[in-house]
Amino acid sequence: MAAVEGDDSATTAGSTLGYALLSLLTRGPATGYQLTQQVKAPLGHFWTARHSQIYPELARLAAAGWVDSVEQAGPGPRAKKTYAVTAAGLAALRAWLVIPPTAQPRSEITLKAYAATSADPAAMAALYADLADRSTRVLAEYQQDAERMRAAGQDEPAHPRFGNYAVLMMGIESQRAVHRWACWLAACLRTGRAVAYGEPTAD
Amino acid sequence: MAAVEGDDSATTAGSTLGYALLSLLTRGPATGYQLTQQVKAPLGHFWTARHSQIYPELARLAAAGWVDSVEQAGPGPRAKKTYAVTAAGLAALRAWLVIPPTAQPRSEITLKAYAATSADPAAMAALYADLADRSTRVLAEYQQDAERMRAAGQDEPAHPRFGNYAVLMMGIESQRAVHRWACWLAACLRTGRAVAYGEPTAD
DNA sequence: CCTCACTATGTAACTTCTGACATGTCAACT
DNA sequence: AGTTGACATGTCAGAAGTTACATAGTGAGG
Repeated sequence: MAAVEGDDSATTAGSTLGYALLSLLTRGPATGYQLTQQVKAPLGHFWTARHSQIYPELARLAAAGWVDSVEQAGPGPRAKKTYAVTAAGLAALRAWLVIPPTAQPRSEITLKAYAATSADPAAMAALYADLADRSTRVLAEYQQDAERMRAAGQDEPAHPRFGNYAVLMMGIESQRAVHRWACWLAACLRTGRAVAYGEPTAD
Repeated sequence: MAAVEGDDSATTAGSTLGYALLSLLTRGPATGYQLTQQVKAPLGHFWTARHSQIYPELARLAAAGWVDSVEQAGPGPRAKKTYAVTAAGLAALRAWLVIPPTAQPRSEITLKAYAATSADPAAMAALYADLADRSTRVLAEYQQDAERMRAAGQDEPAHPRFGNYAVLMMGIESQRAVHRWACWLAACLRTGRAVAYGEPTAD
C-alpha cells in the first residue's frame, strides 16, 4: 500500500461532480472551459456546475490520477490545459456507475405547491399556468434535439453519445410530467374546485 | 430594527429551507422534532432536511420574527420548544410563493445514464430494471395515499392540506415518468439496439 | 434487569455549491 | 477608437447540506 503509486485511485472516493466530469471526458479530451459549456445541455437538465466548481474539481481528479492534462499557451495570463481521462479514472467511473443511487430530488416549484393554499389563488394559478407554457416550449425544443439525434444514429446503445440521448429522453418525460401537473394545478386553483387528474381541461 | 419593529422581515431574505419550514408550520404549531418527521412525506419526495439543519434554521426564523416559540419541559436535558408562524412569517411566505423558481433539478440516476456506454451493459440494464421495479412499488403506495386523501376531501383547493395532495400528484407523475424511462433504457441496454420510445416491450 | 426504540434538542467538522472578484487575449461590430 | 462577447483559468467568502457527536427521559419487549 505504501510503495505502489496510483494507490489513491482505490481509496479516493470521488464526488458526484468528479464522476460527472469523468463522464464528459469519456466523450473526448476537453478543457475546463469546454466542460463548463458541456454541463449546460443535455447534462445540465439534471446536473449543473459553475466553472468555479469545475476547475478545483479537475485539479483533484488530476491529483488522484483519474485524469491527465497537457498544457498549451492560452489566450489569457495562464496556460490552457486539456484534460483526458486515464485508465484508473475510467475504472473508477465504471465502479461508480453500477452503484444504485439514493439521493432524493429537490424541486422548488413542488415545494411552493405544498404551500399553495397560503398564497393568493389567482397569482398561484398564473405561476403554474406559466410553468405549463414554459414546459410546452422546452418540450418542443427537446423533441427537435431528439429528432436530430435519431437521424445521427445516437439512439443506438452502441453509439458513443447514446448517453446524451438517454438523458434527453428523461428530459422529455420530465417536461411532460411537469406540463400535465402544472395544467391540473392551475385548473384547480383557477376554479377553486377539485379537478380530476388526467381529465383534459379547456385550455 | 432601530425604530420600527418587524423591520427585519422586509429586508431578510430567507433560505429555501426556511420557507419550507414556514409552509409546514402553516399546518399548525410543531416542534423541531415533529418538523423533522414531517419533511419525510409527502414533502420529502421533493425536499429533505436533517434535524441538524432544521434546528439552526428555526433559530434563524425566530430571530427574524417569522416564528414564535413556547417552551415546555422536555424529556431530555433541554426544554421542548413548540413553534408557530407569525403574521410577518406568513407575509414573507406569501411573497416568496409567487416568485417563479429557477433552480434546476439534480438527478444522480440520470447522470449515470449519461455515462451508460462506459459501463457493463448487463449491470446497467439491471440497475434500470431495478429502478423500474422500485418506481412501480412507490407508485402503488402513492396511489393509495392519494385515494385516502380524496376520501378526506383533500383534493379540494379549499382544504387546508390541499398542498399535500398537490405534492403527491407531482410524485405520481414523476414516478410514472421514471418508470417509463427506466423500462425503455433497460430494454435498450438489454437488447443492445435502438428501442422506439413509448413502444411497449415484452416484460 | 437490560436493551431497544422513540421523543427531544443541540453542536462541530466537513463537503458541496453559488456568487463575486480577478486577469488577459482576440475578433467582430459600431 | 471603443465596446461587446467569446475564450480561458483561477481564488475566495459564504451559504447550504451531510455525518457524526453529545445528552437524557419514557415505555415496551425480551
